[in-house]
Amino acid sequence: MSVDTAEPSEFSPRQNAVLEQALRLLVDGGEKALTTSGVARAANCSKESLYKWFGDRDGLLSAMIAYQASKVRTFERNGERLTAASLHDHVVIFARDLLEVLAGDVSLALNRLAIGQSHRDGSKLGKLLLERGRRQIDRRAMALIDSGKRAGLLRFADADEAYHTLYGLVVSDLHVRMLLGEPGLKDTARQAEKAVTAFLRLYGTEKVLAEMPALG
Amino acid sequence: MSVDTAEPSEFSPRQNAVLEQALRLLVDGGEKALTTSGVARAANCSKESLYKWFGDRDGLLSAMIAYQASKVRTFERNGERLTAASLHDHVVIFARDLLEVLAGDVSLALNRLAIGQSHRDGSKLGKLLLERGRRQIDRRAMALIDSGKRAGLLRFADADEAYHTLYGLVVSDLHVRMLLGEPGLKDTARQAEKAVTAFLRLYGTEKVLAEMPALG
DNA sequence: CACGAACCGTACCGTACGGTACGTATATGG
DNA sequence: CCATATACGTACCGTACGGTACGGTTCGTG
Repeated sequence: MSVDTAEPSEFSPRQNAVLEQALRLLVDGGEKALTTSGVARAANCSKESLYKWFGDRDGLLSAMIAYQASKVRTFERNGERLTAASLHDHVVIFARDLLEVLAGDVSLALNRLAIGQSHRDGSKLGKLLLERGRRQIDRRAMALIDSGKRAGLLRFADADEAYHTLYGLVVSDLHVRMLLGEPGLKDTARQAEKAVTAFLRLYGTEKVLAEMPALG
Repeated sequence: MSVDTAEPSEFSPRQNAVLEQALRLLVDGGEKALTTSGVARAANCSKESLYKWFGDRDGLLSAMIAYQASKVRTFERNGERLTAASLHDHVVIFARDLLEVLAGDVSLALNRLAIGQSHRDGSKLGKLLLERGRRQIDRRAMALIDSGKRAGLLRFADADEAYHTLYGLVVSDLHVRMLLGEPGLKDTARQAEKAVTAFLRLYGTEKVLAEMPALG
């Protein structure tokens, strides 16, 4: 296993602690609760320092996204040989991890924040969120399905399209529903399993299909 | 064809005109631009009337969602006999309509609004948006795939699950990306076609699969 | 020890919003 | 023709936010 994009702490430890408190405020109370005075109070720092470090409120928001992204590390598979069964298991694990990430408090809060601001700042936060937050999980998935293809277990012309399909099968409208605040969307395990079954039925080669239960 | 849930104008014509202006403000400038004073100015009405009609700002937001939902009408298929080809076409049309609705200015603005407020109001707006905005398109889709099943063209145990799969295949992460403000997501036609192909491969009976191109 | 940089806490300023009150105009109905 | 209701426009109030300024404190360094 290998860790990528180390990004040796874009911010100082003190600043990281402040950003941590800011995230906590955001998660607990939404954007309205994320005031500069509130962050300063919660983090025991002065507003002057906030503005010196992050420029303005938007800079603080961007820094929060960057900081959160720097915390999430994803591990890529090494070149281990895949079988039909292990491919299935790995894709299921990926699907569960994906749903778990999307359902996370901080992830939801930051996505809500970026979506709420997308009109004001020309999608600056949204772009940041997609580039810094999604790239890692995208790479992990692409590596996985590419391994599947090289092992003769998956067949597709366009890897992006295949991943896009997998993403849609796994997530469907769950992300938006969670963003809208719908409660009780926690039955992710079964959902992930079903999605992976469908994905393998669409993109699996005969080696994979042979081991799958009859459709119904 | 039949029109459902007529809801004979929950609001007076004058109030509808005001809500129309409010939606326009929201679409043009985002939530920050949607101030009570701004709405009153744009609609040539008094703030006092706004508060008399809608209670408070939250009431105005709810009314905007209800009003927009009342404008969108969806037509359900009558019991016309389906063939493999016509089922495919109808599902493609549904998929395109779905993407078009989700990509609409007003839809995106209202979803952004509800998502941004989901922390504050306990998902009241989000619930409203899902119940009033999604129910119609959900029903249309369910009726369609149910027709497909009754015509022996589709096979599934759980219609909800099948619809969920179709939705995921069609929308994938496009909705969230659009909500985040990502530009240039307009190639919906090809996306819809691919999604429907996958859906039919998963849920189509032999009658349907026989008419589909070989996979690759 | 002395000096300076970084930082904390607080106070402050201008602005803009949600919500209310009031004086006036228009229309409806007897 | 008057009375009442409805609605418009404006002015107003309290509050709370983003951002700045300033005095006091800590801490590293020569």
